Amino acid sequence: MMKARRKSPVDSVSVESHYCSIDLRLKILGRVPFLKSLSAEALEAINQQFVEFGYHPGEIIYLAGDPVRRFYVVADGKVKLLQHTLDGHNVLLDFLIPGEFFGSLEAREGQVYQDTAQAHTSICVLSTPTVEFRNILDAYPQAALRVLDLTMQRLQDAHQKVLHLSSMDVEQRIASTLLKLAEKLGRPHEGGVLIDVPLSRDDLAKMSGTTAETASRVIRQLQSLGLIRSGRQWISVTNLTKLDELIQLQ
Amino acid sequence: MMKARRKSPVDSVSVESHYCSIDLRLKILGRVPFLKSLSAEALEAINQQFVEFGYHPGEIIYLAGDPVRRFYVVADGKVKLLQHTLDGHNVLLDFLIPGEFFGSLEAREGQVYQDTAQAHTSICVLSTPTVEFRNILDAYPQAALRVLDLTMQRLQDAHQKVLHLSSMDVEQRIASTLLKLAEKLGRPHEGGVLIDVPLSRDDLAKMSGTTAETASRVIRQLQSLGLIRSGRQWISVTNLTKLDELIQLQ
DNA sequence: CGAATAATTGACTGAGATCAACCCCCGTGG
DNA sequence: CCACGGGGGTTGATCTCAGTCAATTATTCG
Repeated sequence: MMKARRKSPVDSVSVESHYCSIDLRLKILGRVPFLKSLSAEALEAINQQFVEFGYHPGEIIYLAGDPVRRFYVVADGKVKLLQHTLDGHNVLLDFLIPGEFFGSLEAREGQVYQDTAQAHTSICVLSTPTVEFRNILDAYPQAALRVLDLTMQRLQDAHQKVLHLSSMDVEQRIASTLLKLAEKLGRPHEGGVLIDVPLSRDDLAKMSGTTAETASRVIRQLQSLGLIRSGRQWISVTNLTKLDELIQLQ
Repeated sequence: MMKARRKSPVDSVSVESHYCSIDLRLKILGRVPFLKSLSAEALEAINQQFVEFGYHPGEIIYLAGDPVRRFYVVADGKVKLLQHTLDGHNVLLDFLIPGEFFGSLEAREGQVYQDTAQAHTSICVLSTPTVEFRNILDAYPQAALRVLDLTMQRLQDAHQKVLHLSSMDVEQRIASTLLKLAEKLGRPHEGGVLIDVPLSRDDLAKMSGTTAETASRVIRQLQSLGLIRSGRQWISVTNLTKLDELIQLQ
């Protein structure tokens, strides 16, 4: 290839994000999709229930199997959501961005987390015990319906992923993953849509149901077709349309 | 094999189920998990909003892409939930049993169903426009939280399926599908747990991300190990423990 | 009894996993 | 400033699981 690869255009450590400014928490909560419609007083009351935590890249927020039950909202940075088997195999379900929630909504005793949450970049999260959050949802039915809508949307996404894993070949699955990522995390950059998160071949593989080696080969292929550009830990989509066509045909 | 195969012990057409007895609708609604905690008056009010439909085996309730937006509850029989690609490939997401809901909760204009619902046996469903159902959830926040819980549970199941499709071989995936089915649809029968729904090799394949031929070979293998018994359109699990061990190891 | 649908079985093939070696950055510290 | 170490990425060779194609058998139902 003729191009010189620059340093990654993606920041892995957002400046000064390890702690949320306490004064800004209300503003953050007000921007959370499922709380958007609430009054200032309601937000103030809800804010009382949340505490904040900061994590460095790679730190575990909770592990699948842990009994602790809290509910989290991403305030800053990107959170990795993982699912794993006993023998170390694991899949990367999603990158969560500010405003998205994760953790448990399950209030019954003896329950455990079914997935693992890990700081992908430096992050700040707001958190509250599950029970408290259920009280909040009880008190604000509109918020509960919003959370339900978002959960149904995630269920749709998961069902689509099941379909893709069952019926697409590797190239199509990777193309589809890239499109989803570009849509959610895309930022215009040098004539393409840069996926704004540090993204290794292995990350991409674990999102697409394949291996890092195969992901690498597909990346090379897509690059030579001029549909994407890529370097160490970053990918930019330069032709969304053609990438989408790849998925449609057959 | 030494056994004589009998006629399928599974009924595909439940007696007299094509129409719900109108008098029994309240009883049915009262047994729906997410309405269980409501008062008799609330149930009566909710009942007013629902109408009933009957379908024969194979009939389509709605197709992915259809713009109509209704919300459904299975009253009697089994409903197939499918997801498909443009080119005819499709996966079987689940069999829904009485008390489970399906359809759209999305109230915005211009939305379409993302999956297909099909009568698997003779069925009766109760149905209401999505907007009406959202009003119901608004009026009864406990019900909304129950629906949220059930949706989160489905999301977990979907995530687990993604994991299985990404990391298990065919035998393990089929074993896992059979265990899930036995748990949900199992009925004791001749020393085994009979999966109480007509289940072809192709159905099983489309639930496990493989083909009917491969499913057939795996079935033979599991049968020769004495873990299951099977005939045309039916499967009975005779050794849940060993089937589960198949999944755990490696 | 015959048609239709489901299931089985075999032969072949190929996509992609696995294994292994190597390269290329990039940050660090002498 | 350069040497070095390590993690990410690339590439090739090999091998295998399971998909595909095709023919045959079994079962149910009208």
